[in-house]
Amino acid sequence: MALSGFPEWLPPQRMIEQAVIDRARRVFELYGFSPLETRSVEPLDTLLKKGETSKEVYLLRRLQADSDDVSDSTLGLHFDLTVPFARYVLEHAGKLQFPFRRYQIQKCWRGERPQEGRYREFLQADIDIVDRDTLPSHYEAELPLIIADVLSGLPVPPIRIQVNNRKVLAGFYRGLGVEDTEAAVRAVDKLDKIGPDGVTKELASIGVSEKQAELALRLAEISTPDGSFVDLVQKLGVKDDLLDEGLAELSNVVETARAHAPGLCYAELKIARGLDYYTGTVYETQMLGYEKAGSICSGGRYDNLASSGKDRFPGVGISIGISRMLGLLFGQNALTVSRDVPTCVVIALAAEQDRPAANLTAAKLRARGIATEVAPSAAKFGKQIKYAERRGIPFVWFAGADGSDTVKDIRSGEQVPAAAETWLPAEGDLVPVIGGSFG
RNA sequence: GUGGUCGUAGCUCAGCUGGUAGAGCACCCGGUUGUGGUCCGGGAUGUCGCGGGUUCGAGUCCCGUCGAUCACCCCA
Repeated sequence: MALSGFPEWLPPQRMIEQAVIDRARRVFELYGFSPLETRSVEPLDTLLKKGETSKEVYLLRRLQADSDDVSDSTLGLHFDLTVPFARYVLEHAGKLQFPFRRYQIQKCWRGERPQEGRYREFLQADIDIVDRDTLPSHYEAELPLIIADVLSGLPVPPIRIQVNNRKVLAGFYRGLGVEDTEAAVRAVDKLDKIGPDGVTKELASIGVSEKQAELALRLAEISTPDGSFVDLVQKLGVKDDLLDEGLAELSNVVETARAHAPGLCYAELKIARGLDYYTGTVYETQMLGYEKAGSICSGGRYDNLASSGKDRFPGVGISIGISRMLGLLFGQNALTVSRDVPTCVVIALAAEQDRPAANLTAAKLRARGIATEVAPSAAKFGKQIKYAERRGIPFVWFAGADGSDTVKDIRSGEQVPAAAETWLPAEGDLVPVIGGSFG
């Protein structure tokens, strides 16, 4: 029985997902991130420590647990990989080298209403860099480039990473004289949905004057693929130290990206999203052609998430929402895999008593890295070929008398002499290849 | 968590105002007696998402539930 929000893919889809995981892992390690896995559960108070964030946390309880027990030590499934990581850093700080770069590819859980690309159980590929006491802001410029590296090696649509900085927003509103900057940010964030008039109304309800609202909207309209947004902001005439700090950081991120990957990053001054522990840079990522589906890769800088007493570990991180990205693309049938199974070769069986010999041949092929299975039964050869064909397996192997084996490429029909000790499939046939089509 | 739409064979869908289920593709068998894909002939297929209710009778109406999806919320 299907459970809402807990998707289960078919093997071809899982092969695609694994290819994405493999790619992410390879690239993350190429950039020097260490592998890490944290437990699936955290104490509830750890999960909720920073702000009211998610009330959608799943709790873990024993069947026999006392129903009156609502202590803070209740366990909850993590809803992202950043909060558990922050906890992990504090706990193992003595054994870690800083700055510490790690990647984590794991399931997360949120009890939200599912939709296409939104699940209750989903896979995230997360990278973070934390340092002790202070964290240079050049890391904030590095992360988008790594994400682009991962995704550009996969058959997915081109992406645009929208970057903003909470200091810009908070500083701007402060300089403007707005008291509740958080509420203002939330209101302006709805610009696309409720329009300028709607935002003005919502701002008015928290005591923002019309003049202030107008400037806030002018700020939100700013979007540039380079550092030119700084001038545009300054022309609005708002003065604030925090604002200047944010502008410098944001400019650095966008300009760095422009130098390495033009068109990848935009300074997008209306975005404010992400969990509420972010304190500076925030990222949000759209797949071109899938903008309405929301961000498939988000993150940001957090200065206060991992701190205890006088120890402070500021960090910056970003997560690829693998399940969301794939769910959206699967929904459009935009991803393909060259076969439904890993098998490259099926060894045909003329008679059941040939199975031991076939197993030997299979073992020789497998020893050289060629995925091989022996036919399920000694049916007519036509049926055995069909067995392979239905699964997209490219080759059928026929044993000949006194070692004169042949292998048939069932796509072309070409059948050639082959020896299990030496034969190799074409490079593109060795393992399933994933592909994509999108407009 | 709130509200809307949808749910018929493996897939895409048809089934008029309620009379007890169909097509195409796919699949299986045979023609082709151990080398498939074309062609021809034949064949099987469904708890009509699930559970209640109304009715002489429900795929068709009502309620609930589960699932998918959309909007809100939130966000990967």
